[in-house]
This record gives sequence, structure tokens and C-alpha cells, in this order.
Amino acid sequence: MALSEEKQKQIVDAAIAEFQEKGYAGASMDRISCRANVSKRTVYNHFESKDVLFSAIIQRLADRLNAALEIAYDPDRPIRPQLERLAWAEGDLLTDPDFMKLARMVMGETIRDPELAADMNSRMTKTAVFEEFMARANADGKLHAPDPQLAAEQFLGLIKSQGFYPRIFTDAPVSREEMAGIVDRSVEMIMKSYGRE
Amino acid sequence: MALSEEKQKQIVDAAIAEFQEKGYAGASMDRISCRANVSKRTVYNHFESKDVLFSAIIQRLADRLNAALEIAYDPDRPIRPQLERLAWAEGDLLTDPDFMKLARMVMGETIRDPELAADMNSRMTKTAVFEEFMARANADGKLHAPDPQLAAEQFLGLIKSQGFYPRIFTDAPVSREEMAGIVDRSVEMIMKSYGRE
DNA sequence: AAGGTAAACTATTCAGTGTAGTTTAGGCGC
DNA sequence: GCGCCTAAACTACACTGAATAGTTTACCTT
Repeated sequence: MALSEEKQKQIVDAAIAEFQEKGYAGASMDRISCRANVSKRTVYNHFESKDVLFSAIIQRLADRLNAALEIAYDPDRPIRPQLERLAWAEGDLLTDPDFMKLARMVMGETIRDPELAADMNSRMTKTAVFEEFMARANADGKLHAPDPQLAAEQFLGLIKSQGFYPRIFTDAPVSREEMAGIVDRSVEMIMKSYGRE
Repeated sequence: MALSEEKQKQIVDAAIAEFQEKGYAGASMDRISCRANVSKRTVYNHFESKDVLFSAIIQRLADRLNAALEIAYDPDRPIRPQLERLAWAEGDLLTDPDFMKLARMVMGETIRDPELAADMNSRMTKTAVFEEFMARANADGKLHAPDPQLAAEQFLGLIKSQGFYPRIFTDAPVSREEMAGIVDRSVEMIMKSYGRE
């Protein structure tokens, strides 16, 4: 139903804000329902517990990440713009304030438990896509990266060390202009190391 | 009193572990007293509230950081080993599991509030020491860094981007050997950019 | 006498439930 | 289109039970 879906969206939005501000333990279901302009019972009709609600939000973040990074290597196009596009797939997320807020929240909750954090990090860090891409370009003779996994990690590392980690503690993500520079420099570095132009 | 001091240490250690595991909101004063093998009243005799106890731990971390970084430029010694020593002052902390655990805890608590996070970051990031050092070496003619603040940030950034950020989510800090490499490469880069040998 | 212990106690917050009543949207006869 | 019905979804609110910050009291140890 349309109404139900709308209520659900209100709940999720309110929950994101509440979890973001107070953390999991500090968040209150009463406040969430209040922020969502919805009765507490409705919250529980949509999400059977606080935990389920929290997990649903995490899942939403992961889904979004996976969707954004569905990029495959195309042998018919030159390598450099493809690397740029790949970098921008990550860059788009990192320049989005909402994504960064969500990411910050998840990090705050998981950082204390290294195992959980590692799991979350692997769900959030789609090295696999980068790795696959590198391996394909390699096989196609457009790159010369003996260790595609390392190359993928370096590529992502270059982007995140400039565009993500330094901004975890800040309200403002990197601007599109800054990201353009980051993408350029990162692609340049990968091309210098592994390029075959 | 010696006994009292010992109890206090037990309390602080237990509190660190508890805050680390559960976060501020999730931590329980009952569990802290239990972990410390101390009565709850004793906890409250030493620290008048949960908040005070938490702050005391933060302060302890900040103090340790400040103490570790009390390094001044010495015009009578060559610049490179002095840069290495400065880098190692930071490196020592980053290779210490206890320090990293504390840092992770503080980050988890502050990350949600950008203002608090920025404040904490400034308390934890002693750019000032690096900056002062750079400026002195500059005035002494051993370095040529037109913007000492930038140079200091770059120096620290090089170290932290390799030795800190990638390890926030991991249980294991960088090893001393890895840190040696990080220090070498970072000093090398600074010398290449600003050196006058 | 100084500091510690143990355990009960207060007051509060909060996750989650139960219930009785209300809104909404769509279907159906007309 | 119009009134009427139904069922699902929502609301308001009181309630339970558990956890928890912080206090009090009476007693113990060195």
C-alpha cells in the first residue's frame, strides 16, 4: 500500500537520523516514532525490533553501494576513461553527504568490535569489483598488473585515503571539484604504475 | 594512598575495557565495578559520575599523546635523524595496541558528532609540534618549507594514512617493522620535497 | 580512622506489548 | 458519480519488565 510505504520511509528516515545522532544504544524507539510522526506501534508493525530496524538500514546502505559499483571492464573502450569511471563510481558516493552520514554512523557502531568492523568494511569496500576489473584489463593487455588484487587495493586506497578517511570526522564531504582532482591523481598513478599506453 | 591508587588503576582499566566493548551509552557502571573487582561505591568514590570517569580516560589519552610528542628541534644535530625521531614519536603510539584500542574507542564515541570529533581530533593530532619543528628547521636553514603548517600536515598525513587510518578497523596495529618502513618513506618524501642537504 | 565491601533501594529510561478505537483505500451495488 | 461496507493499516496510551545511574546503610579491614 502507498500509505504503508510512505510510513515506512518516514520511519527509516527518522531512524537514520536518530541512530546517527545517538548511536545504537543511545537511540530511543519512542523518539524514532515521534520523529517519524508515526505511532510507536506502527514502527513495530514494520520492524519487529530495534535490531531489525538497524539492520534494515545497514542493508540499505550496502545495497546502495553494490548498485553503484556495478561496473564491468569493456575491452572496446580505452582504459583510462574506464578507470576514471570506476573511480567516479566510488567518488560519487564519497561526495554524497547522505551516504557519508550513513557511513559515519555505521562506522561509529562497528568500530569497537574489530570482527564486526572487518565484516562491515568488507561489505562496504567492494575491492572485488576493482579486482575483477584489473584482472580483465590485464588479460586484455591494457594493463600490466601482475597482482590484480594489490593493484585494486592501491587504487581504492588512493581514493579513500584522500576522499574518505580524512572526512570521516568532518560534516562536509569532499566537493565534486576536489574529487575530480583525487580521481585524476589516482588514475594517473595507476596508469604510471601499470599502464601500457 | 597506594591501595587507593591501585584500585583507581583497576577501575580505569576496567572502564576502558567496558567503554571499548559497549560504547559510552552501552557501558554499565555495575559491570565496570564488577570487572574492576571493586565495589560500586568505590567507583563512585573515585569518579563522581559515569561522565567524569569517561572524561578522565579521554584526558589520560590526551596526556599520553602530549607527553610522547614533546620533541623540539635541535640545531646542533642533523635534520634527517631528527625527522625520524619525530616520526617515531607518532609511530610508537600507532604501534601500541593499547593506544590504538583507546583511540578506537574515542573515535567510536565522537564520530557521530562532527564538532566533538573535530575537537577531539585536534586534541589528538599534535600538528602544532610538527609545525613548530618545521618552522625552526626552516629558520635554521636545514629545511626549505615555505609553508611549515602544510609541511607538518603532509608529514603527519603520510604517517597516519599508512599507519593509522587503515588500522582503525583492525585488531592488530602496524608492526614495528612496518612502521620502520612507513617512517623511512615519509621522511624520505619530506626530505625530497623540503630538504636542503 | 580511612577506605573498602555488599546489598538493598530509588528513580528513571526504555524496549516491546496489548487494546480499543480511528483512518484510509478500495470494492460493490446503485 | 455516490453512499456504504470491509479490512488493513494506523493511533493513542497505558502497561510490563528489565536495565541502569546513582545513593544509602550497615558492616569490614588494615
